[in-house]
Amino acid sequence: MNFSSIEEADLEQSGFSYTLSLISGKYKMAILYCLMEYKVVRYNEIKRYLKTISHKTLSTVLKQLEADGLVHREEYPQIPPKVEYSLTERGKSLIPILDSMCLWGEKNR
Amino acid sequence: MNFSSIEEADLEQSGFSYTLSLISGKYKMAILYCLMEYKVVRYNEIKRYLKTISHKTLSTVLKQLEADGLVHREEYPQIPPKVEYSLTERGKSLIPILDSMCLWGEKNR
DNA sequence: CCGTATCCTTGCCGATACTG
DNA sequence: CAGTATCGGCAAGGATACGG
Repeated sequence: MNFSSIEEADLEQSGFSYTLSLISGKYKMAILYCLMEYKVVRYNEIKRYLKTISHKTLSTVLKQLEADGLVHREEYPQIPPKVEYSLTERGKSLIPILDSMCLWGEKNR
Repeated sequence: MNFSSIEEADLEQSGFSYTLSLISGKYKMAILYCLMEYKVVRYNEIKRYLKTISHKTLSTVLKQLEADGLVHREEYPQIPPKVEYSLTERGKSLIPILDSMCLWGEKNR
């Protein structure tokens, strides 16, 4: 995006706002990092790693990440149920941006 | 940040969350881009460029950006008043990250 | 011209309880 | 085990009016 697009187009249409909508929120990035680190993770494992997240929030956020194509959900039809989450290629391509944000934040805070 | 810090520390303390808190919000990035493009800009100029932003929101966000050290505010004590905003060095150092987010969003949306 | 004050709506997120 | 349902609190952001 360059500035001319701010003048002419709606902000909602910029690439920045789109990217921001995918990663902003209290837990999204932590979940992405969790999946990056452990590759394939079950629902309750994620919940344990994040510690403070509620069922409702984790459930909601995972569905958003899945809908946004960043996370893959694999369900095994068995009892008790088993569901595994992992990053898609699209999700992995976002990691360098998350890293640069971490780095900037640690240097400049 | 690496994953071990997710396990051991609070999310609130990560560099990512800090960076995110500086740039998330509906208009922050647009203001930063506006300042990047035009260098020194008056209050009402910013308001015109952003079009849909309200007085209250612009005022609030500018104060946050100033408090976070990303934006410099120069006030000229005259009537009618004149105030100019510009990026600090710290603010400029954030631009590459904003750019990469724009780029990713445009490629992947 | 450059804001503040007030009121209001909306959406995120947590707590808790329940289900296949 | 892996969720959904319901309720409620809190903060961001918009509309409008007023002030130095």
